[in-house]
Amino acid sequence: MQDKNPDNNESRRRLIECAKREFLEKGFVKASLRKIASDAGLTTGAVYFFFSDKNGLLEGVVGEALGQLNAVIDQHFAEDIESDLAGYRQQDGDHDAFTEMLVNVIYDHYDEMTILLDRSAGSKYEDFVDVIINRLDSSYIGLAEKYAAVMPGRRVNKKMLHWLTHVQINAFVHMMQHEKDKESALHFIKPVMDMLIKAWMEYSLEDDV
Amino acid sequence: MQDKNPDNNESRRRLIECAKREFLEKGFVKASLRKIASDAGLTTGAVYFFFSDKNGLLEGVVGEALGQLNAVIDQHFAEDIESDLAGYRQQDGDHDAFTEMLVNVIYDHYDEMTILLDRSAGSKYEDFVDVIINRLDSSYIGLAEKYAAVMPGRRVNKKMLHWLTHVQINAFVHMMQHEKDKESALHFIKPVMDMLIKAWMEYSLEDDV
Amino acid sequence: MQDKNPDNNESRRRLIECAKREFLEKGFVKASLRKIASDAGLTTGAVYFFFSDKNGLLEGVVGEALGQLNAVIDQHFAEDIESDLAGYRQQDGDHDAFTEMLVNVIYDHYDEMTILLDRSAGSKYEDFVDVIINRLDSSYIGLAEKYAAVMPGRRVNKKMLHWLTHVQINAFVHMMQHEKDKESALHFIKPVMDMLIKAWMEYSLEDDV
Amino acid sequence: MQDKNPDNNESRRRLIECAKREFLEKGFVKASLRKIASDAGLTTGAVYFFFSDKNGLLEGVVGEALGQLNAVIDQHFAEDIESDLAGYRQQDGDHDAFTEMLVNVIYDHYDEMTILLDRSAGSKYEDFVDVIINRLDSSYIGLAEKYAAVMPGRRVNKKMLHWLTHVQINAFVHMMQHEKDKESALHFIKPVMDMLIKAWMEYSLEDDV
DNA sequence: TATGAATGAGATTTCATTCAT
DNA sequence: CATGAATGAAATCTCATTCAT
Repeated sequence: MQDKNPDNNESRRRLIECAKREFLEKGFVKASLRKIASDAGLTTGAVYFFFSDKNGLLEGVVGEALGQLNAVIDQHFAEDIESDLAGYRQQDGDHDAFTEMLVNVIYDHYDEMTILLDRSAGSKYEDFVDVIINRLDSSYIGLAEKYAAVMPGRRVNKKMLHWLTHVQINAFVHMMQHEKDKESALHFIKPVMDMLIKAWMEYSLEDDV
Repeated sequence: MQDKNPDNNESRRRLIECAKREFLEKGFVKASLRKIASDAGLTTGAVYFFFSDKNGLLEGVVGEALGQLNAVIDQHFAEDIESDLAGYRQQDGDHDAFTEMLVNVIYDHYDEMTILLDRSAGSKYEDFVDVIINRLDSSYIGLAEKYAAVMPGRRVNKKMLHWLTHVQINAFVHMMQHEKDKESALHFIKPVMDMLIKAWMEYSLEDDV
Repeated sequence: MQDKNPDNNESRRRLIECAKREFLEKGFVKASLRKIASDAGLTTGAVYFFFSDKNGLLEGVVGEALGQLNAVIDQHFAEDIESDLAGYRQQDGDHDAFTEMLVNVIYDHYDEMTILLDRSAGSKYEDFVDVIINRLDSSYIGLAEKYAAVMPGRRVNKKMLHWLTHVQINAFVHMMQHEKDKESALHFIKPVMDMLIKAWMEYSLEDDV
Repeated sequence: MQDKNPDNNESRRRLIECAKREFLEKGFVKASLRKIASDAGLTTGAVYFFFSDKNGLLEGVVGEALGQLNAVIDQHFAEDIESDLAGYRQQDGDHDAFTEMLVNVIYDHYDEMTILLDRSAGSKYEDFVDVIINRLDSSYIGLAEKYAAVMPGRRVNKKMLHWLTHVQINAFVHMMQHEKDKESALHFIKPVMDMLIKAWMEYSLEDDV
């Protein structure tokens, strides 16, 4: 079942707004649809007019943020795919741009991201972080494999790479929880990303047996 | 009210065993006492004979693991307090020993740690990771301050230090999720800890303004 | 949270009716929501649609009766405040009117009053009688103090006054339990009130020390 | 089933002591046997060794007080039965003695009386007050009938008499709740009893139709 | 476009009571 | 003389969901 159309509806907007607050406060499982509806001046039935179910409502809350985040990631890796080793070497600049775009998306949808990262247990998005990590992970492995191809005696250290991806994601989560505005966020995250790129260079390949 | 004594009781053991499985599978909030009791061949009332309530049951499941973990951490920092700068420099060895003890405790109580780390939302242990992080964090800051005292023009970079603590903890979580036995766990975690110690040396202090 | 609106709802009415019977029979604490709901042909959940909780349901049962009773008392004492000693002497007439209004309210809500007086232990109305007594008591003390002001060598005998207030309230309770219709109730209560007014005149003041 | 023997047992005494406290605090229905037993350093099972059930335990708590109270009342009315009209006229003295004995029994078993009067709802003693009232009532009616027999054109006003009995009992209840020691209790109750005897004289008979 | 009503299944918790040992 | 274990029934309450209107 497709949920009812977006925009243009005041009640739907109120529902989303109140759901956002409730999810933030209580988490997906403990959030109460009755409370959300009544906060919005509506009844629970109304929720089911606009959304398929509780998960659908969550989708209404985080959908756009999620879309934008995915778009940024898609675009980043679309470019990467075309980049050759030369491009790869210069990726600091790239990375900087990518980091800034991520920070933008994240801070433009701060509450939604917090819900996705920290309040979605029990919902269909509970694996959100894992999904992101998997996407990054396979891209990074692809990249590293190109790199390894020209480095005789070396091969991709997948476990370390996977962990570094985790650390990278967690760095953004950490950033969100500790820096409340974009500027200080960038001030924190840039050196961290630099550190990670260095680690990436140093540990992503290991000696062939 | 103190929960009933451990050991010697078959039903209590069964209850804990079944609770462990249920908590692992569904998480604290969604776990059903009814199911736990009936899996154990008992009634819900029986749970309340042995434990004070749902949180008490969780305590029954993770209590010992938690105690051992805390003991290891306590001991580590008790030693640190006596260590001076000299000791601090050589701490790699220390750290190796600490790491090994942690890995031992963790893998001796694999399921319990998983519950504490990942399935305890909504319970009295939901802040478990934060508590650990805070303990480590303040110890590390103390250590870094001693270090900074003899480094003119430098001061402790608390934010970076705090993040590195996070990364350290997350490394153990990551390890648990990806390495199923002690040996491969150590094989993974040791280089990671080395990497973190290097980062610690490099980033824990920043230039004074 | 405000309970759902009165009137117009058949199920709500049935719920209140069945709750009234159950409260009357078993008292608040031992009354079973399950039984009330099923007597009304509904499920327990339905109770929570119409009322906030068990106390809210009791409020639904006795609310109106309580409001009317309070209104009668309010009005009586609003008049008293304007009455001076002269008015006080003639208060028999007043008192007769007050007594009649009380009897009216009580017998128009016989079951509800019985619940409030005798079956509300454990509920938010368990202090109902005490509250009424306190209201009357402080009014009576005020009245007696005016009286004492013009009687040299005499002062208010608060303990006796307080007891007489108790006796007055208990007289109404007694009346309810023994007289089943308004007419015989008035026939019983009027001489009793006369007796109490005499006692009031005689015992409300004591010799100054 | 007869409850186990009294006296001489330390555990039984402790159980009674703790039950007394629990009943006082929570009332019969809400009192918890588990808590009583554990306060006494025993288990619930032990309660059932010494007492038949929850009511039996209450009996253990209030039994002796009840016995003494009944003895005082028995004795009072045993004397009355032999008293003729002459004796009846002088009964003030009698009444004073009776009042004093009641006050003695009540204040020697203050907690037990409080439980009987105010905390026994739901137990087999919940009608305690009614039972006492009925005993007094029928005695008083008998007395009044003797009196009426020699007063032509007058007959017993049973309703008024019954109410006065209520007032008398309630006076003792009131006394208990407001006067914490025997002396001030007597100071309060004596004038009240005098007042009631006057009312008794005046209102216990009414004109024959 | 929504409401209002209601369900039904579930949750945790509490309790008096029993009984083998 | 008492424990420790367990039952079974009940309690209040919460919730997502449905559906006629």
